[in-house]
Amino acid sequence: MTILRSPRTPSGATDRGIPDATVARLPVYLRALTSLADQGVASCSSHELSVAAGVNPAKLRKDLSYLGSYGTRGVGYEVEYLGYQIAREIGQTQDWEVVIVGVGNLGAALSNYQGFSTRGIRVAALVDADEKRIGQEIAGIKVSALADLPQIIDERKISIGIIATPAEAAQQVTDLLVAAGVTSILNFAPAIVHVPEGVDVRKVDLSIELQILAYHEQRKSVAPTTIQTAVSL
Amino acid sequence: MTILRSPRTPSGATDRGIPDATVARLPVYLRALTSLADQGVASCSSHELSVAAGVNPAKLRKDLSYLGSYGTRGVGYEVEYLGYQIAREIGQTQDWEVVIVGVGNLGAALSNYQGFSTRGIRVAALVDADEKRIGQEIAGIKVSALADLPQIIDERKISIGIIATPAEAAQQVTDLLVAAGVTSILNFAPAIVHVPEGVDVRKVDLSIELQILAYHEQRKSVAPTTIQTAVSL
DNA sequence: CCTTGTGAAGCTGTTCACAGCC
DNA sequence: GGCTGTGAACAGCTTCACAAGG
Repeated sequence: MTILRSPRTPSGATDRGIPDATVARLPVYLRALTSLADQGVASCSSHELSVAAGVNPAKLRKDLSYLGSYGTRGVGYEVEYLGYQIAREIGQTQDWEVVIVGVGNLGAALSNYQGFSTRGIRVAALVDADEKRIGQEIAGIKVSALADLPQIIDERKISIGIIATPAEAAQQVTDLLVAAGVTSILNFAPAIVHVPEGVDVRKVDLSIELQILAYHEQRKSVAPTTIQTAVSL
Repeated sequence: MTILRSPRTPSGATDRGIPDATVARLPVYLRALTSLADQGVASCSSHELSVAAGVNPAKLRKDLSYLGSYGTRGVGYEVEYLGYQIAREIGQTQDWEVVIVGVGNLGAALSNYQGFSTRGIRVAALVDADEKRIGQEIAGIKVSALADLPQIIDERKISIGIIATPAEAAQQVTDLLVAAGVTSILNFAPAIVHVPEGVDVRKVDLSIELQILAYHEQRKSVAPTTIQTAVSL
């Protein structure tokens, strides 16, 4: 016996809800709308918004169509209203408390990062394995011991954890977070971590981003020759 | 007159070369291979490597097939040999010098990041607009003035720039980098930057990663109810 | 008119399943 | 026998182009 997932609804979304690619862009649209609102713009077309968000206007409209019909044909979108609808959809009407594990250079920078608070993200706790760091204050938060992690997560009902440890510690920290009840992890450590079903992991890998750019750089320096060869045939 | 792109070559790659999705995973495979080599493993199957890299084995084999046939049927892959082939393909046999613009918390953390050097990335220069930071040493590198950016890029033949400034400065810094000859940019500022054709931009947005996780968290907490409702009808 | 919302087409990426080869 | 390499099927994402509607 197998549970079948309906392949795709008539609108194009699957029964999992909004497509992943769209979810990843909604925060970008929200930021663009907030910026427009700050400039005193009350309404805008899909074209204007798409320029601010750096996407194709058709893609923007398709993305917004998954949320509902919040525009007016012939006119455009009301900036504040659309912003509220997106914020509601992505859960930004509430605050999300996160714990950062590992307060080395990167962890400390994340703790001090100003961009989180306006996006509904609050760094609620800092944890480290290093004795020398425990008890220190970073961004006004006292660093706790790794052993206190379960209690912190339980008391503060934290469901999102950030891993900013060395690669060697990443899997162990992941297991601790998951055991304590965390169901979403943002992993900055350059290591693949394995999690049980139901837990989401996103990975940000600084070296890999640069390696991808380096690949394209390499191609740029050899490509002209290739094209010339093709043309001269 | 229009230049037509061949839709798909027999192998599945387009005439642009290796698919983007594959390029993004090659550094992950390389890291997994390096790790295996450090453990003294001389050869491995696509299955073993796929576990280490956190992907499906069929996907791994398909990805590797774009590079050539570097495995042995019935046996697997020689770790060191395959590692070298991937390194060559992604340009990691040479060092890439990068400039970091903005040495606040994040820029400083990136400057000190240990993971770059082993991946062929060398932080060659640091630049900031703030008078108070110019002349300071971070990770053994003196911070230069923004005005010196063109000279630094020209002298050191830098083609990759990292933006770690506040959002407001991102577009201006981008324009400076591009004017000075940079053709690849890694943007950590929470802003969309526009670049001329031929320049690659990758964006790492810390808030957005967490917002995406928050969206899925929100769904996790409401999904069971939805299912129950559906069932009880 | 204008711009949204959306079927449909086209493209990219993933997975399957098996032929090919050691 | 076992594992790689790969065509083919499938799924998801993007883009087009136009109907719908202010």
